[in-house]
Amino acid sequence: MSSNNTISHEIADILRDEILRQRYRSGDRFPSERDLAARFDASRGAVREALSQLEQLGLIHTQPGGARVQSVNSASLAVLGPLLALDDHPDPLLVDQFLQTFSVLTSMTVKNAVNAASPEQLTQLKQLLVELANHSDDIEAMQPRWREFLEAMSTIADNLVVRLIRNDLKAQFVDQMMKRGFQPDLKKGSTDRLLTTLGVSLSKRDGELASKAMQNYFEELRGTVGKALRFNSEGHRSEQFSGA
Amino acid sequence: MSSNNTISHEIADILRDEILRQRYRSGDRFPSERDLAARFDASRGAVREALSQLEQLGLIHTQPGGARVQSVNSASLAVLGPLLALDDHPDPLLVDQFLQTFSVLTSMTVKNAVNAASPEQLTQLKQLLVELANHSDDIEAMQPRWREFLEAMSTIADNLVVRLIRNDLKAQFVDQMMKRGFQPDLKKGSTDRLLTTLGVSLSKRDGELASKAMQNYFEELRGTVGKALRFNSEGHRSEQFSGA
DNA sequence: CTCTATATTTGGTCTGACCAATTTGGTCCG
DNA sequence: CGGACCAAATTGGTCAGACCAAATATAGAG
Repeated sequence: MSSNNTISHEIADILRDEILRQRYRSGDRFPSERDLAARFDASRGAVREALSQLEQLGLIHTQPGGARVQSVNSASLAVLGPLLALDDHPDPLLVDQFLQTFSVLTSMTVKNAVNAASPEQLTQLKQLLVELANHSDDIEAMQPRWREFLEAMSTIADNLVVRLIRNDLKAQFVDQMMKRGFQPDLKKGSTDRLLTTLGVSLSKRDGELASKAMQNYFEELRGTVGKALRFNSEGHRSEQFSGA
Repeated sequence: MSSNNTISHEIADILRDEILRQRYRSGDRFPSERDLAARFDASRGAVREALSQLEQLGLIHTQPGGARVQSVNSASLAVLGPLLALDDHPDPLLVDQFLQTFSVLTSMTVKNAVNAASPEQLTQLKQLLVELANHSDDIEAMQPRWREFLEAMSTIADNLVVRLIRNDLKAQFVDQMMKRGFQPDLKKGSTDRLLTTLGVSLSKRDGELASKAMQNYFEELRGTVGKALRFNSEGHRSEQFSGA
């Protein structure tokens, strides 16, 4: 997935997945660079660059004398994508957790955006809403417009922290779902209701209302997505990530 | 700060800060590895490992032919810490954004934890609350107990996504604040009220109530922290991060 | 069995080299 | 003069072999 078709990235991807699959226990010694170089038939330099990436992900900790594997719980957010991509069917629990998290962050963004938007930005948002409503029949066509709408919201809200988080989450999750051709089969009514309420909230400049609408929408989304995932996933992972 | 006293980490730190200080514009060519090696009087291998880290942070994008600088807006969450540590006085706006984000995530965690806790976990939480109340006079002493309490909540809520986010945020922010010896000068009444309400919510198993209490607390915290920061910060940054 | 001194392993760095893709610069043609 | 095209220089990606210092493992002494 994130492989840049360079050897070092390939090695990093493989080792990352091995760690995420709990092939090494937390605290275990990691194979030496020379061993890994031999295993992948690569130079030590390439292996070192791969390990450098793993360290940045918080998956290993290197020290003179040897590297050690760290707990997934203490890893960086950037492992989320690979974690979801491990199996053919994403872990329903993890997906639900993602949606819930994405929900509160998006709701917060929407609230702040509606409250802080300038008059011009308000009309821009309304314009985007109209665009969305015009395509409310074609989910395919709505996708990029949703993206644009949320991007505008994000820009207006101007919260760099949330923006960075959503960067990671979106890049690692939404794209994952897209790639799998996953289509949340939401009732058209829900979407229409959301669009209407968002329009009202824009007119009234009621951030709270917009936030609530967004939350409700995500709530329904969680329901349908959860149902869909549990349906077409027989062999689902259920590993335990415990302890700090 | 995050320097592992290795040359490659040092180089990465320096270059990271230069990018975060907008010394290169987004899209600019980044100096070649050979130039950087000459500049830092290091080997190309060390420079490459540094660049590997920067790429993982989403700050640069390397390709045969040359590396290019990327927008801070599209960077990884892991740049937050360094971003806050750039100046002597942290950017009040950024701090506020952080607190707001941390607030919604923590509220969500608390809500889920209270709703999902087992009887034993409930008593454990109550026990921790009593601990906190017993030390409500000494902020220093409360710190580790707060940490323990929130850690317990996090474990009970068992949302890996939030956990990963909070990992990054906490590691990069809370520790920053601690290092600066920053003490949020909250009125004792606020803390006491929070503790009381949390206790009630535990007894009633009312996650919503706990969540609201947490939100209110953070709201007050944002106010006082904002005031304190604006007070002792004359030369504050106010750069613009615009565009995607 | 414990503790210490030695040998080995391991990460961190350097040098120098080669390849392939990109970029750059100049040349030629319209 | 301007645009298309080609060759040379630049740049990232990789490899091999070497050295050092810190950490670990091992053997020996008590």
